[in-house]
Amino acid sequence: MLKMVQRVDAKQPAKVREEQVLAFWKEHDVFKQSERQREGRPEWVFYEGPPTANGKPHPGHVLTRLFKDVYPRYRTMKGYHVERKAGWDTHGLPVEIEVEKKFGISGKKQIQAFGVERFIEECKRSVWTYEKTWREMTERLAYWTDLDHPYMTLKDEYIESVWHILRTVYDKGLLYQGHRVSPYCPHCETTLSSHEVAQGYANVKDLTVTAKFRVLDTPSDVPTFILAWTTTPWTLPSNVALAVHPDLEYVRIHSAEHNEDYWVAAGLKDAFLRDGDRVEETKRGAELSGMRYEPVFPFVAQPGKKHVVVTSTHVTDESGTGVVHMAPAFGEDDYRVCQEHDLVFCNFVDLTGRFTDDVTLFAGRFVRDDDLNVDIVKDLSARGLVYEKHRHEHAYPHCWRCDTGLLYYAIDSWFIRMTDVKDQVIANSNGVNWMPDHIKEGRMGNFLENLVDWNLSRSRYWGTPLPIWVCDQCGEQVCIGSRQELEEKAGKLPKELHKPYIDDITWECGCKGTMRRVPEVIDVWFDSGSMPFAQLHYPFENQEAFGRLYPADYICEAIDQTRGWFYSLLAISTLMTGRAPYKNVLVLGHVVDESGKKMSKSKGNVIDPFEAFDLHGADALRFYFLSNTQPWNSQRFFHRAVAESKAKFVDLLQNVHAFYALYASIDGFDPAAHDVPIADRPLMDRWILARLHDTIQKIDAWMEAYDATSAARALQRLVDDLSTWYVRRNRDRFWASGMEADKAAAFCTLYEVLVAVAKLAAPMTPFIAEQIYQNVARSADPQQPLSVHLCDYPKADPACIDHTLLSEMDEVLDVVEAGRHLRNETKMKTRQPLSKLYVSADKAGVLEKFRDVLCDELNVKQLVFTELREVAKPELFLNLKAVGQDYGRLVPVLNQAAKNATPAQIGEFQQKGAVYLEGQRIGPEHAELRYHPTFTGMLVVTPRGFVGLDTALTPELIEEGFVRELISKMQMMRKEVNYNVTDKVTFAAAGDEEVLRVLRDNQAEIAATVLVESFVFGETGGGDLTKDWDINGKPLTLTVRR
RNA sequence: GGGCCCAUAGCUCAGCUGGCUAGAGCGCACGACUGAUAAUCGUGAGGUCGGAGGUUCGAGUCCUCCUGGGCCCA
Repeated sequence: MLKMVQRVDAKQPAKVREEQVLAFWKEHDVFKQSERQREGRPEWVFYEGPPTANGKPHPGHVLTRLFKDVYPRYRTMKGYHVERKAGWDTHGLPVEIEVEKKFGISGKKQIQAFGVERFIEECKRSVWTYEKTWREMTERLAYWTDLDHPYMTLKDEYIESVWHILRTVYDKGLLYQGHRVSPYCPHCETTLSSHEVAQGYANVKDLTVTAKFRVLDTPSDVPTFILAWTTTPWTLPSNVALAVHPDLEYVRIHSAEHNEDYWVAAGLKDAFLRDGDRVEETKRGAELSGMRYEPVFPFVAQPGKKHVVVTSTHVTDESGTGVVHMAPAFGEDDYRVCQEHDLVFCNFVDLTGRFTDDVTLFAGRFVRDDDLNVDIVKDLSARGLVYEKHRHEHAYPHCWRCDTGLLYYAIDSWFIRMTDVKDQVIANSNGVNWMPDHIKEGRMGNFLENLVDWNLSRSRYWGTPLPIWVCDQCGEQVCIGSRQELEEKAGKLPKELHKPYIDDITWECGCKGTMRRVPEVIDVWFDSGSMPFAQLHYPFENQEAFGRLYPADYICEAIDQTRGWFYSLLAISTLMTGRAPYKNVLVLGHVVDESGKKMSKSKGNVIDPFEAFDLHGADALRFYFLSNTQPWNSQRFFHRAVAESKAKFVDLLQNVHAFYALYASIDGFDPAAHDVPIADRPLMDRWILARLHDTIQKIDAWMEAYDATSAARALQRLVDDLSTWYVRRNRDRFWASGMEADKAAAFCTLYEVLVAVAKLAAPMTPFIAEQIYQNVARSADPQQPLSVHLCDYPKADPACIDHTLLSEMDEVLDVVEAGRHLRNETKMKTRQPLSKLYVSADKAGVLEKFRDVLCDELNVKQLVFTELREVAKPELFLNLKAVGQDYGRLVPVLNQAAKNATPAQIGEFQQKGAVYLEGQRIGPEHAELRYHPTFTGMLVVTPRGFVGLDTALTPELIEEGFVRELISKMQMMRKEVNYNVTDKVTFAAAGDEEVLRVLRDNQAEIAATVLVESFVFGETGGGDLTKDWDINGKPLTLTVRR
């Protein structure tokens, strides 16, 4: 028993359709089947970049998840095996902050008081706040990914794999401890991320000082000083060097007033030159390098290189003196420059922001206290070391939690020596197909050129613990690479590998000291970048799977992941295998609002993805993002735009489906029962099949090349042609009676095109593709795969792609367009049949075959191929405005001459583009040739030929026009009362005698077309509907009943 | 402050290595069609291609600077 094709409600809301399809997928476990079905086939590897589930999904996530879905679906249909494992990023400071907010606590001290164990448990819980919402969004969008078996960075197995990676890096000697200067809150005793710093800038008035550093080894007796300006006087006790730019000019100014010399940048000298002063000497910064000076404070006592001038390109002559005072612990540049020049390191400020005992004079005082800075400047001043001081207002970062001024502060940190493998990382990146390709040289390339060592550690709580244990006595250090190794050392394992449990694991060192873990956790980017290994708990399990699933063929994230996930994957993979972890990377732009502004909660312009799903459906949303623009451009997202996509593609396709379903169900059409060879089908069928197969070929190539945008646009054009030309032109073939060969051919053709379109669309708009496939294909042949997503992607049949036919149809459409234009211009509505359409004779070869199509579409009796000169005569038509401007009062004379132009004169204009009339040159700017038909009607001349419409009416044509008009009105009434298309009806008619005569005379034809059983004349009223009509200016009343 | 991307019709976008009069869809106006009909077809109006220079016989396209938007990083 054949399951029949079902009629389709073209107005069924997308939401209803999509929920039905989702239920179908769930019932038959179609997603898992699509994976299982391809087991053993070549792998096509996709990696999921893990989102965090402690925030709501944003429209941008819809875009990302869409592009994470389209290509895996396509590749699955192409016969590849694609594993689609979900993942969650779970660690990190944002999670801790959410918990802090929830419990109204802040900073390390309060976390300690709260209890680290409790805090960690709360973090663990907080991670899943929006997991359900994310799951709903993912499923509703039809992003197929295995959410039931995701990788999670907080799992012990995952952490263990990360440890293994760290151990490998450690064994290579690339993991080391150093300092990192970070924004640091001395009150909360924690470093802040740049994001946090950015929210806490405030204007403050700080005491600033231009200090005098006395140069040693001067040839003359005049005291010579280098001047340096600082906004943080408290860093001066830690000064170890002065930095100048190697290529800038510096001058030595002699101060007449003080009889002292000062070195400053030449570009700033005007601020230091007083009356009577003079420039004694000019030197490049590089020449000052190595110059020794006397420290302004005696506290930096340790041996080593110190108190010399060094060069650094970060110095500018835009403010201060062009000389920068260097305190290695209190500035990122300072730290780097001091390292580069091998200067001593000192940090005289403790973790609470107070001077250590090293600074005897100010020990214990808080460095950001204004009083302290005043005292420091006073002390310097007393010793004659202040050139100038003033209050300076500037933006200074403050802690967003407690409002304390931040310090840039050197914290002990662990680093991975990425600089050692920089060349390899760059080479690996260059081997990747970055999309768009400017990422390779641009954003990623620039970033890699300036690669610095990876600051791995965070002095926080919620993260993968750094698996390094150090002896508190002898400093012995081990890096643990597995749980087994830890158990062997410590004799036990913690409850889980998180703080605080992991910190209870200690053991005795060979020296009888205690091995304790360092307190830090690691950067969350290291977690996610480890996923190719850790998602499989490699190397502890799944060695075989890892061989199969590494590297990835394809990953996809937004552009902000360049220095995030894209980098962390690349870095870790390079360290572990020496290879790039991915071959193709699609880098997405951001989703912005209607006016191009970023969507953010604070602006309140975020569109809820679920609202869009409900309003337009996921298919419409998907198709919008696919077809709107290339995905690396940022794109605007608003309801009206999505609605347009729905109308242009989803609804149009659904209309064609509904059309097919209507007639296929009426006729009980069974495609298996008809085998009409394509060669035997009418031109129109062969044409749409040529369009189909040509499009298949193009779409397949584009999808293969990760260009779903071009593919989607091509599919849209195909569906448009299918609906607005093929179906529209062939409607009557579907309602012919019986099932003659021509009708069968039409059904077979539309069947084949619809099924192929469903498959082509499956990766893009999976819901409507499924619905069409089920109703059209599966209902006809249940032996076909259960779901469109279990099918093979369509293959183009080159034999079907008749390029000649495709270009011929373009010519047909040109003529049709011209004909419609003429109908418009002549105000001859299409329902009025006309006698002749004239077309250039040289088109006969192409158009003869389409005679019926053209006559029917334009409602003419004859198509006449002829020469232009047979049906029109050329006239020289002046542009009076242009002629007037050039020849003024000659206009009437010239106009008359143009009207009387001889064929020879017209020929000359035609040939040369200009002709002399009345002795004046008439060029192309003055005139154009117009062709006047020599028949009754109108004519258009285009570069490709001409088309003419004969509008002369005969009584027969007029009568036929009435018949068409009557048929049209009756059909409208049938429609209005909503009869079935197969119902037989009775019409009663009264009104104008002439119209009634036409009706009587043409009863048979009208009855056959409108399915009328009988006509009644004179007795209107009653029935199901009665209407008064204007039939070409004559009144008629019609009543219809079944 | 640095790097990268983007800017073409009222809106959303095409426009390949420079080459005919810069295109499409939507929207708008007018008209047509009407057994798919909340669909469809045609015509029209609408552009200093963000601005200013430059290279060239020729620039939306290449170069420089500027403006605005976005992202990343200081």
